[in-house]
Amino acid sequence: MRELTKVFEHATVDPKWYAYWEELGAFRASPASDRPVFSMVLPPPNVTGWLHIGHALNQTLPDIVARWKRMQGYDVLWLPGTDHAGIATQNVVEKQLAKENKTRHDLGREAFEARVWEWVKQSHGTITSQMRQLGSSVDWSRERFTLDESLSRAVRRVFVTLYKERLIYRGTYLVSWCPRCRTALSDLEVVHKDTAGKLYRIRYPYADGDGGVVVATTRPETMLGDTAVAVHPDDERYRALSERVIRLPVIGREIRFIRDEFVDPEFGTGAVKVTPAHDPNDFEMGRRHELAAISVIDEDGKMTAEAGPYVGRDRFDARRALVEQLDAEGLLVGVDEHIHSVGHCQRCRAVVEPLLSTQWFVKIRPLADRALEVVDQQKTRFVPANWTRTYNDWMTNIHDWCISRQLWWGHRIPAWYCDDCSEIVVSEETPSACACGGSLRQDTDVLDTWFSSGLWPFSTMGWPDSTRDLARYYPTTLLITAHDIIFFWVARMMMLGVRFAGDVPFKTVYITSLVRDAHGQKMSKSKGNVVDPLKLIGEIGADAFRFTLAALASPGMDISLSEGRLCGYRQFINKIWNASRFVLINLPETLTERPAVPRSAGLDVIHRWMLHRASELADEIGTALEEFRFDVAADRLYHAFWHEYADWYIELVKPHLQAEGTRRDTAIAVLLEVHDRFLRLLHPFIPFVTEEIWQALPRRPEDGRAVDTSRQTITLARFPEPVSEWDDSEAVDVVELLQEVITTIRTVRSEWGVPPSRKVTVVIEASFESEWEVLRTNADSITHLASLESLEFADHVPRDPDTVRRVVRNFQVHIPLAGIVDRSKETERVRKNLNKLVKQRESLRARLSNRAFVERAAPAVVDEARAKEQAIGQHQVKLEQILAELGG
RNA sequence: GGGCGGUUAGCUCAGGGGUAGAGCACCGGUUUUACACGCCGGCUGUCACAGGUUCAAAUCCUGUACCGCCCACCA
Repeated sequence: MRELTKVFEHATVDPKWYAYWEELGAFRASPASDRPVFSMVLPPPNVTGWLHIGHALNQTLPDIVARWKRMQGYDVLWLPGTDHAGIATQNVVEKQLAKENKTRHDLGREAFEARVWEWVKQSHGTITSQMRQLGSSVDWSRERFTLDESLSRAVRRVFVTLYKERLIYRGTYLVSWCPRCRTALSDLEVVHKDTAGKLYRIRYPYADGDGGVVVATTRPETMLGDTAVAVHPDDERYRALSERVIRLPVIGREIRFIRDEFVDPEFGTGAVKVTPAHDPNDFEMGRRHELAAISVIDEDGKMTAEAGPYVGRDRFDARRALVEQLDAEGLLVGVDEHIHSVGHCQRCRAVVEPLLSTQWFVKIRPLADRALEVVDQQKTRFVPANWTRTYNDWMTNIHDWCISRQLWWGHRIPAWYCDDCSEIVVSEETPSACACGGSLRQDTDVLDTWFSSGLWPFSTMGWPDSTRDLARYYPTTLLITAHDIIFFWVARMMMLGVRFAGDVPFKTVYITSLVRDAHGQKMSKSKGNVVDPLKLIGEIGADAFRFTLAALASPGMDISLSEGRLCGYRQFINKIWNASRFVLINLPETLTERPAVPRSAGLDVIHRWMLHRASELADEIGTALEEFRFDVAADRLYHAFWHEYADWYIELVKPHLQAEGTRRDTAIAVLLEVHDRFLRLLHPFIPFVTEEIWQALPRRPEDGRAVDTSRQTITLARFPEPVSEWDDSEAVDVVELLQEVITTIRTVRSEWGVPPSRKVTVVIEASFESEWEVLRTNADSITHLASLESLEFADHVPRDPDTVRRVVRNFQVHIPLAGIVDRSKETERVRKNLNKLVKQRESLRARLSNRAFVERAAPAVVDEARAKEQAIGQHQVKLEQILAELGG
């Protein structure tokens, strides 16, 4: 036992306990144990810098679960790690180089990679330190990085296997290309934004000179690559034109006129220019009609030689110039304002260009079908369940996945090309030479970073080897992640996990919300509303921060980080701290072990009530956590600790602590038991402060023992369960009565401005002595909590105009306030109360006299209404008496 | 165009068939020996709008409006 400091100093306390937990190996999974398994993987943060507030939520919620399960006796594996984050990390380092006026090409591939590794090392340190500050109870001994050799081996194994199954192929298709990053992107990496643009109507003259057809386009510069003009097959307007040839302006190329179902006759002129090399729809049309695909924009976003006079010009520059030229030639028929969706690079915001390019793809349909199947069979469950639809819709409409990136940072594609023949060797190990004897060159591209993330749940456990971890912890029990990476990550893990690890990667996915600022705005650096979790932790401590996140984590709702709430929960931590100090200073010096709680049957009603509530609370918290209702659990704990335990029980128990002998011993035993249970229930949410307090309190030698040591930690103590022997509805009823009486007296005192220093003697009036017995037994509690001189009982109290009378159930509470009470004001008050009662009673009577209600409503509801009506009736009679005697 | 969520006290949000809750803010009292980051008391709402189902709707259904998010091959 130790004393607690006056205030909780999280800055010094938190790191101390985290180090202690690590030293004890408290977070280490124990594959050799016979305990039931609970496993999770941490969504690996990108090693691009530091954790933001969204990460904080996605560490806190699983940490609550991990700590809770660990305390329940599960063998918990929570596997941490980081993601190399190919394009994101490369961009960060390239930006650093740019400040030195360098590009990655100045360094060369090898030196550049070394430079990235340097950055990664530093960033990794920042991230893991942040995780420790947050209290994340991960198993650091199993930490992984997506570029670890063992994970890279898994990547190669998967690539080669899919290639052999023809589920990975290489080909030339239209892909989304970022001219700034100079790499291909997957569909998901293209962010579409509605943009105000222009719709240009351009006349394409017929080759034989007279007239022409007007087409509409938002991207005139691509017309230089047009190879046809298309109309809908049923479009009457163009019936006669099928034989005519069109001469493309500027370039002068003669192009065909085609009919295709794709064309919407309602849009524009019903005629559309076809550019197979720069538009996905046109690409498809081009295939259907065997059109040539002419690339007029290159990988840097500049016009190619095919663009004739525009060669070398930037695509947007070319657009402006071309429109001018068309206008000058009288071919620009009109320009309309037009809002349309423009694709931007997720990482650098540059406008993405559809380009014809040779890339590697995953043929996704077969993988997606199985991923749909397993969710349909409920092998994996989404919570909240409505995310299932989002997942299903995406999986159903999925397109092949472009997995090659023209980057330097990432897993090199395990494909080699022969210099001498056209052979492509795809192999896990570096091949020495081609079968033809020619020398081989490895593909210079790397894989999409999500390709390796998609293997995370099993690659981290040693796959493709058959490891003990894999056998024991895969499939994982639960994944907690935010909804913004359902497609990027969750869906890919499902497809690859089912295919390669032989089972779903997780049985349940809990999808969290995104964290926004106090006004519900998405946090972004440009808006300047980004909240740094470390700053918050510094200010209010990790515990208060975590508790706030938990309390605000209502399913399906994005979280607005409200300052008021943060502050309120910081004060909650303070409340816990001070209540604990109170408990500690009341303990006898000699007490070294937490004493057993006496059988509840003979205890005072306040103890019985508190034990009952403690038991009930364990049930409530357990249920809430089972349902991932972190918000409900936090709210219940907050209310129970503060407004039941601290406000009532601790206050009620104070006189007992002043006593001696059994009365005091009993109070201490119950107080300690309940306090200990609260700490354990709270620990998953606020690990640091609870450990600090728990360590200071007396406990039993067997509590929370770390493996092979005598050292104890609340982290390994048992999570409280309901205790059926403590069920006691009678005690609840009595304490509620006490609370009503006390509150009534307090309210009267407050209403009439009676200072706490003025002790009054209150008389409780009830018709029969047997009725007041229960109050008399607890008279000291009432006296204490209502600041009374004393409490007396009588079957009749003489009426006195200077005494305020209030009705509580079947009691009348007489509060003498000579010299204070203004009778007309008191009359007003009583009348107001009476009016309220009459209104309530009228509404109840109306209901009860409605035959339909009595016949159709549930009997319990009817009974309840009857009882209430009666009680109000009695109350009303008494108030009317009081009013009459007041002369009202 | 499709999908999802939201609209409850001044603010941030719970709740969810029987007649409204929390934190913060606000008002009054209070330094009672754990806590003024406290204690005690109080005030605050046609639960977005319109229909419907029901004995009973803030709660279920339908529609409308507004806000937000996601998806989509809107030349």
